[in-house]
Parts: sequence; C-alpha cells; structure tokens
Amino acid sequence: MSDSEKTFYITTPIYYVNDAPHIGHSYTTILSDVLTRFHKLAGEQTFFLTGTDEHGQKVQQAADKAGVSPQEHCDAYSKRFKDAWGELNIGFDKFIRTTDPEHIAYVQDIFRRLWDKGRIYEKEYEGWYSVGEERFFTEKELVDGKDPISGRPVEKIREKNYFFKMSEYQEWLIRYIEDHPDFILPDFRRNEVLGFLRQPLNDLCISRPKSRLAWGITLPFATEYVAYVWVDALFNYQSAVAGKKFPDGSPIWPADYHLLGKDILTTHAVYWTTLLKALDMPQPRHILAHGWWLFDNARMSKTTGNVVAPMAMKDKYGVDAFRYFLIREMVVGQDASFSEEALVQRLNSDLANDVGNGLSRILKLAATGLESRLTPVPSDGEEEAALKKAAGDAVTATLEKVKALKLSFAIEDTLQLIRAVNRYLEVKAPWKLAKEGPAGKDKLNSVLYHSAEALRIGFSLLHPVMPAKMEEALTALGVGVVGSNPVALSPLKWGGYDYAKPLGQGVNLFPRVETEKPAGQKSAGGPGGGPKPAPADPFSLVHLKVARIEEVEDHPNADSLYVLRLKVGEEDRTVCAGLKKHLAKEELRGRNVVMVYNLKPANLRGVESKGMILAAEGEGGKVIPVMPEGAVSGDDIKAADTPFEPKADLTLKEFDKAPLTVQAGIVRYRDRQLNSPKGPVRAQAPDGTAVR
RNA sequence: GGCGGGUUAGCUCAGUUGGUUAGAGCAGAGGAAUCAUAAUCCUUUUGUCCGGGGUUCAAAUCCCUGACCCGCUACCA
Repeated sequence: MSDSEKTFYITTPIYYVNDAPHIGHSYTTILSDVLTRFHKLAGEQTFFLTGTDEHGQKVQQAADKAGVSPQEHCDAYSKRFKDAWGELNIGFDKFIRTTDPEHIAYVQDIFRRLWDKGRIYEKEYEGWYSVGEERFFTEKELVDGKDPISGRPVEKIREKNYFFKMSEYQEWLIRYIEDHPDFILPDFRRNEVLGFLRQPLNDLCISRPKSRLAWGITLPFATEYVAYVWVDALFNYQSAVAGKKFPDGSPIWPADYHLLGKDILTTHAVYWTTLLKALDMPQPRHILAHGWWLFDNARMSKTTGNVVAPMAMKDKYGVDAFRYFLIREMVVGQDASFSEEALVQRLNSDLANDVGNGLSRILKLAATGLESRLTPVPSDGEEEAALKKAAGDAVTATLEKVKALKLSFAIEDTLQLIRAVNRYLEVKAPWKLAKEGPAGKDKLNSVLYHSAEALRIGFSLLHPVMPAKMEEALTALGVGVVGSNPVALSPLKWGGYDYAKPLGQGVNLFPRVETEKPAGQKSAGGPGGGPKPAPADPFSLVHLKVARIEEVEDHPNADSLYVLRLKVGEEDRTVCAGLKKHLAKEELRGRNVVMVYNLKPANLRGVESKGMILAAEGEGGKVIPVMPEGAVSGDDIKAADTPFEPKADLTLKEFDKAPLTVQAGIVRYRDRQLNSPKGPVRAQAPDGTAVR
C-alpha cells in the first residue's frame, strides 16, 4: 500500500489536553502502535507520532478557573495522556505538544511563508459579537437585535482577521482526491468528502485577535493575533519531524498514514491538504478515518449495574487482552461494539485455549521428555513439511492483510498457524513418544522442535498486538527479545532460532476467565448475542410540552422558516418552524402549541432551534398546528398507557420512530390518545393525517 | 428531502470478473484423546443469501421495485 517500501511514518491526532483519555483515544493510539510494530517487524524504518493539542479558549478558561497559568495547566493535563499510553504499552517515537517551542517556531514560519506567498489576506469587517456564543453574527442574522442562538445581547465590534485562500484550491482538491483513490480511506469516506466539496468552499479564517483569545501562537506578521487552533494543531505532523531523518537518511515527511476518527475527517481532508498545497508541500499518503466503539444498551447496563467501563477492562483482564480485543474485533473503518462479555469470550477462546494452552503443552512435554532442551532438525516428514509451509503461509497472509489494513483478518491468519500446531500435536501424540524412553527421544525432539518453531513464528506475528505477553511467550521458548523486535535474528523465518537455551516451564500466559453461568439458565444465543433486551416503547422517550408562542419572526436566512420565541412554563425557547408558507405570523402569535421539548438542538441556517412544533401535515401540504385543549404553557403531554422516560437530546430519527396521527380529531400515538392534564390534544384534520 | 452504503448460519463477518452440493471463526451437538489452562482433536446440525419481479443456459453476485438499517448532507425544525 505504502509508496515507500522501507519507511513508515504514522500519526494519531493530537488529543485536546482538557479531555480525559478514553476508549476513542486509546483505540486510535493502539491501532497506530500495532501498525508501527508490524511495519517494524517487516523490517521497515518507522516513526510513530502522537501528542497533545494545547492551545485555545477552553484551555485558557480551565486554567483561569484553576488559578494556574495555561502552561501549568497543560503540563499537568498533557501528562495524563502520556501516562495512559505508558500503561497501554504504546511505543511512540515522539510525543509532541503544541506548546513545544520548536512547534511554535515552526508554525510561525509556516504563517510567514503563507503570508509571503500571498496565500493569506486580511479582511476588516464590522459585526455583532456575542460574548456568550463567542462568535460573530451579521446584521441580517440577528433576531430582534439579539444573538439568534441564545437570544442574548450582542455588541458591535469592528474587527480585522486573516484568511487563508482555501477556496482557490477546491478544484485542485477534488481532482487530487479523484486521482488518488486510496488517499482517503475507507472509500465511502472519500465519497463523503467529495460530496462535501460539491458545495462552494469558503476561505478559512486563520487568526484570532488576542483581545479575545491570548493562549495561542502569535502570528509573525500581526503580533496582536494568534493562530486559529486547527491550523496550529495540524502542522504538528510536520513540526514534530522537521529536520529529522530515518536512519538511512531519507526524510520522514510525508506521513504514510494520518489516523483519525471520522469526526475530524473534513479538517484533515480539506484544511490540511489545501494548506499543504498552498505551500507546495507533499501530501500525506493516506488519511484513514476509523469508526467508533458503540455500547449497546448503555441504559440497561446502568440499571443492572454491569456498566462497561472500557478503560477499566485493561486493568481487569490485562493490557494485552484489551489490545487484542480492540484490534481483533473492529474492522478498520467500521463501527464496532464493545462489551465485557465479548472481550472475555475472545480472551478465553483465542488467547487462553489456543495461544496460551498451545505453549503450555509443549513446555510440559519438553520438560518431561527432553529436560526442556530442543535440537533443530530438518523437516523431513510429511506433517513437518506441512507445518513449516503453514508457518510461511501465515507470515505472508498476515503481513499482506496488515498492509491492506485488515487487521482483524490478519490476526485470524496468525491464529490459523497456532491452531495448526495443536492439530499437529494431536497427530503426532508426543506424549506417547515420551513414554517410549530413549527410543522415542529423537522423534519427540523433532515433534517439539517443529511445534516450537511454528509457535515462535506465530508469537512473533502476534507481538505487535500483544508486545508484553508475546515477549513473555518468546522468552519461554528461550528466545531473547531485542528492542521491540522479538529476536535479533529472523523472527519470521523457519529455523531462525537455534534453541541454544532451555525452554521455560510452568508458563500460564492467559489464565482462563471463568464465566459464571447460572444453573439452568443457559444463554439462548451465542455469548456474543445473549437475549436481546426488549426495546423501549419509542414514544416513552419523547417529551412533549405545551408552549405559548410569544413572538414570531422571519428567519434571517431562510425563506420558509419562522423563528419562534416560545414560553414554556417559565422558560424561554427559540424554535425554528417551517410554517411560513402555511400560516401568517398573526395566526401563530399568542397561540398555545405542542412542542417536542427534549429534541436535540439543531442549527438551521444559522439559528439554533431547540425543539419542534407539532403540526398535522394534511393533504396538499396543508399544515395545522395541533391544539392542546385548555392546557397552559409548561404542561406535559403524555400518551395514555405509555411509560414516560424522556431521553435527553432526542434525535429527529428517534422521534420519527413514534409516529403520531390524527383520529377523530384527536392526536394519537398508535391508538392511544395524547393528553395534557386538562384534556386531549386536538387537530382539525382528517383521520390518518400524520402529525410532526 | 438529496446523495451514498448495507441486509449472507444463533453471533461477528468472508464471498474474487454471474458458473457445480454458499464459506470462516465463535456458539450448539456427538465422539476421540489425556501432554496441556475442564484446555485439544475429529465429526456434525442450522441458511426461502431481506421480500417481490426481471435479464440469463446459469444470479448471493447484474437490472427494477418494496421493506428495514446506517453514513454524509440539507430552507428538515
């Protein structure tokens, strides 16, 4: 995959210092570590970069709050990541911090070069600044002279900022992505980026005045400004390796892989690439967006008490089992689900039964029959030749899949070899040979030597995933571990070790984890599944409330939307409604309506909408808001005989799963009518009309 | 609403340019063995390949259509 045969430079995103390390950070970092170790195993020169992103408003605020300097705050918080990676056995080559003087100087140099090349221009504008939202609004965006999002007052500020001419590179970028099909991975992400680029690309504001944000990198050509944090952060990938070379003298940049979560793909695929282009610098070879870890039914876990805290799993079952699970279970690019049950399953069936037990049996056989000493012999027999071939095949197949980033499948190929050893032992029955005394000794040696060789190669292939445990395993075979490579000699080559040292004894690599199975309650499905919990009634998650429309305004940016100021009990709410085509302002003002109270806020053309007004959508596009009979603002609306467990930030999709319709003039969920404390919710619409 | 992807064994997924009896791992069942971590090995069950229609000598694979799921995006609110 890599254009370069001998070198491999991989990066993780730099993590925001204020965050606490969690499974998302851990996965990205472990994945990078595993890939790095594999490439190292294949004999390449590698460089693995990770670090922390330390500038920005939130850092400044957190530091102020704690009464320390931003730098002190960063020093303390950055360390949490470094420590976490230590615990996860991450072998990074450099841990960069964006407050490193070298990084700051590098970024300043970049800004200077962009400025000299005329890629940056300044633009002065006057706008309305909302302190609460920390952003500008145009005159047009203001609602009632106030912040359209929070409704708070704004102040008029005249401000100058610097912009990067990103829009000029839109056509180039589209073509580049089309010409390099494996630039953005997986391929469906590439299509999404191309879709994003079908809309006009704006120039990028790359400065922040120090009057608003002081904690950042000062722009060399405008010292009263700091760099926009994303630009600052992205250049870490270069500043960290600036002037550095691989041992053979070849430069480290460009990166072979930028690993990242799908949420920051646009930043990398668009901002980063165009910035590099503007500087005539080589592009990274691949940008890989991986998926997320999901936890099914977190809710139920809480009530039953078996909360899955992924980071605690590494303490409970060991770092290597944790790493193995993450790499084995997630198909790179896809989402995957995390559960303790699945982790234990993998630990027992793959690691304990196959890997650990495989080693255990030959150590014991060698101890009883050969005093733990093996002598290399040629692979004359049919089974021996087959095992030797299986080892070679496993190496080829595993490394090929690693190159294609199919790590979960790569592991499976390696495990095939380990299983082949167990099968070979069954055929040769060395425990019988051991009982034949001196006569069987040569045969026994041959069987155990072949088994040990196959295992040694298998363990070496697993080493990138489970460095600590595999070092223990290889040591048990007498193989020394040099640096992070399993052996100084050929770790992946049959006959690569002479067994000069005796084998170890009594090694239990992965103790089985006993799972308590309540008697008489055998799990219905496989352990992966288990009985699926009954899904909650979709409507039970919905929180409807009566609201009074205080004010109706035109949306500043959208022809079909109103911006409604609502009073919900004592609370003020701003909601957008697509009612402009259907109703005049006067028809709405002062009216009581029903709103979805717990809907996740959405930004609709610049105005944040916190909720949604329910209306019957009749034939011919007629829209009639529903009427809560006699109810007052703030009343809850519930459906008869339906549990009421509102979920915070309900998505529109979740709401759509509980379709509402009109029957006999009353709004219903299925056949249950919706009531306020005062009476039913009515809508003058024909039976069957959908309400939304 | 627009664009894109998906639906294959109880679970997680492979299935190359359409080509014989559709596969792997795990889970289940039966047996063998006893060196080993109640581990291993052998044998083995189950699939209307989401539904419907079409093209073809031949379709999990191509086309149309319906259902459900997911991603991105939107004057969805």
